[in-house]
Amino acid sequence: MKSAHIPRATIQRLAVYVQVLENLLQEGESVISSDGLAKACGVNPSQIRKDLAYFGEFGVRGVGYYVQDLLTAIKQSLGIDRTWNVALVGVGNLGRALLRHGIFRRRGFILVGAFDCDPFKIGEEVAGLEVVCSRRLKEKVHELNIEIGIITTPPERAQRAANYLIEAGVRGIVNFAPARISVPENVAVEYVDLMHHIFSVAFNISLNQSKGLS
Amino acid sequence: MKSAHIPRATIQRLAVYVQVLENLLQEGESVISSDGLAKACGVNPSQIRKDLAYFGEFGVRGVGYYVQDLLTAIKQSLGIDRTWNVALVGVGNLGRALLRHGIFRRRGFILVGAFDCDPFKIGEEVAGLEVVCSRRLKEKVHELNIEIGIITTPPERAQRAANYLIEAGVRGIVNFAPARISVPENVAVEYVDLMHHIFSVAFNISLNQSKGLS
DNA sequence: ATAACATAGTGAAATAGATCACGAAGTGTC
DNA sequence: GACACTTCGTGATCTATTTCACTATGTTAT
Repeated sequence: MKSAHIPRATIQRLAVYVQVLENLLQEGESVISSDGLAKACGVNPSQIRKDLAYFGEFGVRGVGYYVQDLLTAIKQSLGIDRTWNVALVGVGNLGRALLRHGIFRRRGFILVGAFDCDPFKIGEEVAGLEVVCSRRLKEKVHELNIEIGIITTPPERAQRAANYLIEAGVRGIVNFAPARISVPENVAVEYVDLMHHIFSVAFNISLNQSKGLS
Repeated sequence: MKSAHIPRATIQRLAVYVQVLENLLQEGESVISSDGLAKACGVNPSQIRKDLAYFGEFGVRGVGYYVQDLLTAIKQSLGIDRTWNVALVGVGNLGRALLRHGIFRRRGFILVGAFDCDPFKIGEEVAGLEVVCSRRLKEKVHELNIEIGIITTPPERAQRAANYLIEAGVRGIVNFAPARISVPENVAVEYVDLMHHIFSVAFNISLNQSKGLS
């Protein structure tokens, strides 16, 4: 198929498939059918086949998908079969946690710069990185070949952080600050809202209750 | 309208509205139109009106919405106009960060219990909570009136953690572990995947590139 | 009090996304 | 090598969500 427009929901699901496939690989599984993968992911098997069809044909009829091959194919499709250099702006509570937590590095997203505008933080060393003034982003982004920015500032400073990043030529932003930011069309933004998930659970509990489901 | 089935996407947007409205309140705004709110949230104004219509009529025609009133109304609709007691299972890197980070508490989700199955961690104190053996969840959930569980174990232990929580009578789970879990219908689950957002950004950057958007 | 204007609420239309159902293409057995 | 069986890929269909366009209801100015 190799179609043009790919639903946002498909991208999200691909990330889930990666997760599940990696766990399957860990368990020593080498082949899986769309049906099996669907059960493991909690989605419809056609959904999986259609999602994959956006990017190519990765399965073998009568057999299924080779786990390793599919994993490689999806990673390639998502653009995560390489490493990305990442800048983090806002060395607060959350920022420090992310800098220290190896989770991003393990997946190929390498935090190579830490920035803040607080003079007390500048110069400090966190997780092997020297905190640099946000104003110097442009210079550093070029020097370190940074393509993605992570914002972990308080909400009122998120837009300013975004502006620095955009001006520096970053092409994608992951925003952990609880505020919307505006960016030009050619910059990709994703919002991470830790609260919304727990809100959703609270809502569904209230809902289940009113439906009388125990 | 006060309709029955509410799209999942609507719930997500309501969380965004809460975020934006709180920032507006901070800035001293007292009234906002669906149009203004839409711009601030990056969505269509009809979308906002329709989302709100699922829960009631909160606006004043010719005027807009009173920020404080709308905020209260949405929080009530989502079930976050109260506090919830929460158990955290898996006192690893991420678990500790969440226990220490005040973000959940500030929004009314109070971490009242920390659990782990590692004997070396049991008895340790983190953020004022004693780490308790996961086997004792049932007892503690009743004692502390816990309704929601957060899973921050490694992926291979996520299902076990979920089982303990379910058996203990928890009615909602937020799963930070990179693994799918299966739960009965009357338990609400949300998956938090920190990677999927950055994957999405990477994908969109690759996409923009191939579209020739600078 | 009336006219001019602004904005929420909502049924209808359009769009997007998910599922179904079947043809195509492979495997394995006798 | 023919036949039975499995599972993918995909057009057609169905369902859900978003957007539009209009009506209802309120405010403000004269």
